[in-house]
Amino acid sequence: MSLNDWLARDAVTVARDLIGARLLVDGVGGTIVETEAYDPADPASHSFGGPRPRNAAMFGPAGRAYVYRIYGAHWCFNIVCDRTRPGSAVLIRALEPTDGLGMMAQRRSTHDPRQLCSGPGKLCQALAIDKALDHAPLDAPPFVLEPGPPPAGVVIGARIGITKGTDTPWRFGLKGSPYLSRPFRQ
DNA sequence: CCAGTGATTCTCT
DNA sequence: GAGAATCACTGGC
Repeated sequence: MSLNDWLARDAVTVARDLIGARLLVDGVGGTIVETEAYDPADPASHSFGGPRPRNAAMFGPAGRAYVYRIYGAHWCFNIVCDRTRPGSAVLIRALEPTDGLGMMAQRRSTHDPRQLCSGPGKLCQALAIDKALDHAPLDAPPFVLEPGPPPAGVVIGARIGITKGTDTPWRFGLKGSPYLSRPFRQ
């Protein structure tokens, strides 16, 4: 099964299965510990309401990046999936940093490993992800994306920072990880 | 808790 | 085109 076929499944499944995967950009990155799923029928999703200039990547092929700017200050990185439901993607919210710690520390102006990639904007800064990588394929440089072994435990909860779709439990996290953007409620 | 930040999109003309 | 609202966040109180 190719990476693109693996990513082409539905957003919720991919979001769950990405926990424990390895993500690098130019050799800098780590293990994915937190994700959220979005799909075109979901009022919280950028793809809700159809294609727009900003969200064009969400309606393109599976296995590409969707990168957008938020609050005029930060980048957010998504992986486009489900080719049967265009507009499906998974937001990568946090990593456990493993590779290129020095580079990340420099970009983030902190050496605290818990502060390097514990949020969608933070990890984009640490990995130098910006608009230039919108639409970029995940199976080619500068990206490396490798699914990992099934994690010991995955916790599930409501997504963060949205005002619609707040009852949809499409946030996934590595159980007990100290690198989450925020704790999961019990 | 809350201010900063500016692109994006919507709703009128 | 102009004006306004919204925003999948972060860092500093």
